[in-house]
Amino acid sequence: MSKDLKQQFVSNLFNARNRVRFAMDDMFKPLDITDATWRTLFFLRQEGNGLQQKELAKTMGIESPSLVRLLDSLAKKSLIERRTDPNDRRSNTLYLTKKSEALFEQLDDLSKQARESVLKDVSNEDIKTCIRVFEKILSVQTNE
Amino acid sequence: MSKDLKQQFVSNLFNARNRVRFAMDDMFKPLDITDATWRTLFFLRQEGNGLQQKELAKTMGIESPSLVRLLDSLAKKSLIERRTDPNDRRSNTLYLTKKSEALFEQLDDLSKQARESVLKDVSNEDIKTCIRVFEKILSVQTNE
DNA sequence: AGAAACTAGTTAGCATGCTAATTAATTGAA
DNA sequence: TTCAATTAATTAGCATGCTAACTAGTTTCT
Repeated sequence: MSKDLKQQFVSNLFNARNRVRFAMDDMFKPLDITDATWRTLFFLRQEGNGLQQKELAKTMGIESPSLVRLLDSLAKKSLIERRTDPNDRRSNTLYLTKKSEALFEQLDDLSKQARESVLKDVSNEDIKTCIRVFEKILSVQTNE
Repeated sequence: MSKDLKQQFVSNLFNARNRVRFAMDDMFKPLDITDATWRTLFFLRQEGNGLQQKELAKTMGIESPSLVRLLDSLAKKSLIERRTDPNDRRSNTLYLTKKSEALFEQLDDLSKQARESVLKDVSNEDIKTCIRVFEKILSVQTNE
């Protein structure tokens, strides 16, 4: 019945996410970068240089304080740069560095490998269905 | 193309899981229980009293040390009991308590509400497809 | 039987998520 | 204009994931 299906969905969603995270983290180990910091770089590149921290956090689906530490650790490795926004001195704008741009060649390859390995038996049709479901979940308004 | 689809799948998987976790956590706030400890109770009930910690961790898809702290916090609230297995004094067997059994009435209801709210626009057909995909991801052998 | 290898659970310490509270800058209202 | 409210980023402190290392009990090998 419907209740059991949804229960199973949630259980498996958690476990599958853990498995994918593990696959990523494992793949990135040689590069000394965690999946969360990689994800930060990835989203920053996608959204483009000059992004505000607040915007990046929102896109990544995490809260600002969670992002602060990820950026601290990336900045310490010179993989990103925070520049004070001259138009609003409260906010930082974020930039990739030469170093991170160079790193992307390896990161893109490794992350693709991780995705392929984990999704190797799944049809594009089914992946599309999942994406559609995920988007529906994400579109449910939160009480804020 | 296929690469972008899989990228999007992974991004959305992470975000959707966060959203569902948030919905659960939010729903459970009045009961002073986190989603992770609730999940522990849920899996213990599903697998049955007398389970070993090692088995429970495996079912939940987490490592033993992660489980230890969840059990510590549940034990402190008298929601589970650890009993030394008389057949193997290294291992603990786990039991729900009267208190946790009583709590389940509320937990079941709240977790159902959270699931329903998050999945309200998704068809059973699509949920089944997702479950199938998750299971495929989970069945990929890890290098251990 | 006794030493070595293995196993279950734990502890220690790190990474990353959160909320609440703080700081500094900006905006808005009297 | 000046004081109050808002906003971006941060810090502090908790929860929960991990790996590595430890303890205690069991199994295995000679």
